[in-house]
Amino acid sequence: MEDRALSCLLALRRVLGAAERNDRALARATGLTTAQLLVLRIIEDAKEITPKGISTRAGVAPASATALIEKLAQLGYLRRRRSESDRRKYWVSLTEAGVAALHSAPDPLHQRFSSAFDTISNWEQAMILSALERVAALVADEGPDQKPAGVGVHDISSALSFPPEPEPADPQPADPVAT
Amino acid sequence: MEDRALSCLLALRRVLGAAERNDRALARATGLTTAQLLVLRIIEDAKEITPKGISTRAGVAPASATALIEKLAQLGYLRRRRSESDRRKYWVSLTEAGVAALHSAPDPLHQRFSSAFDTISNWEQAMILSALERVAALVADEGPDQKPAGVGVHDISSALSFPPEPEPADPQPADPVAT
DNA sequence: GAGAATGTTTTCAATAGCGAAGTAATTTAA
DNA sequence: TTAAATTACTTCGCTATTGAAAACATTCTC
Repeated sequence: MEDRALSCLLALRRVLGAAERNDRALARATGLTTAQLLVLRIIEDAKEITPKGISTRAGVAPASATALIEKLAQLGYLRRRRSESDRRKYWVSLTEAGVAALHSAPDPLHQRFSSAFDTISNWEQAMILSALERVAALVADEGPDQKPAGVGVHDISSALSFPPEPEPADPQPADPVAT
Repeated sequence: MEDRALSCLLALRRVLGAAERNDRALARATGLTTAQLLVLRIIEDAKEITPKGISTRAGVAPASATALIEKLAQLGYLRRRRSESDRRKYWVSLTEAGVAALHSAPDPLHQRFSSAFDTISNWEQAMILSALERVAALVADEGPDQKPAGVGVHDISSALSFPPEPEPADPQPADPVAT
């Protein structure tokens, strides 16, 4: 049994390594890392979101969110505007370029995984998803800095689909966050 | 379906994050990272092994193996001796201190995972292991720098159990690798 | 209101890991 | 034997990520 757990850990480690390598390959090819791509995807899905929100959804530390946003902003992929109602935070949204980059930059790992994933039987897909969610719950300690908003066995599927921010909307596209 | 693949990737990412966080926590607590612990475990299992071997087993780049070995050597956890038959390489083995460190430094993630893993039913353990191996194979591109010696669906379980190095044995504990 | 507690973002220093290039030893080929 | 190719390991420069603490803004409490 212990042996099986160790095997799981080793498999995990291998997957982890592949993901890291994939990151570098992607970065070399497109100038975007997996994490950056994930952030773009999150922003697109949310239309507008705060650094905190990104940090939470992407499962990275706030400090990392800052770095990611900064990088993507430098590339001209996103725009920030200070919140009117709470001047501590600001809203991030995609630019045209950001949308284009997101849709034109395929993630090799996702590609490889997705296409390979498509070739396996339906029940096995379900099994794998279930197992991964189970493992995620097993190893979940806490968020990188904050709680992952409730790590249940089946909450992963909602990670990228959340309500349109229960916020006062904070409309006017003004105050572009002086850098 | 695409949705399911994405869910898998997100779960993976969460697991990955947990592993990373775990690494830091472990490092703070014991002064050893998960990778270092893994290396110790690999060495213990092999009795004696080369940097290349470590790199391959642990799934890290040769450069990383060098760094890991150097660090562990500084801590006095392992000993190196140049190979007699091939003076490019050298053999690494655990010191008393290394064995002690390995056995006294529990890995929180492994602990958490293992104990949680033990509580779930037998068939589910099997399912998870199978799924992880499947995923590992799915995302496997190549080794970090070299081939992982054949990434089949069921080769993970053998990652830590391999024959005692089909090598000329290279006996005398001499030539401690002048640093 | 003043002050404390809380929340959001950033800055900073540190670290693991990697690829590429370099060095040295071995093997292969001619 | 000598040259070329291969293999093992190391050095170097770089990136992503993090935790801790700083810098502000907001909210709560009295």
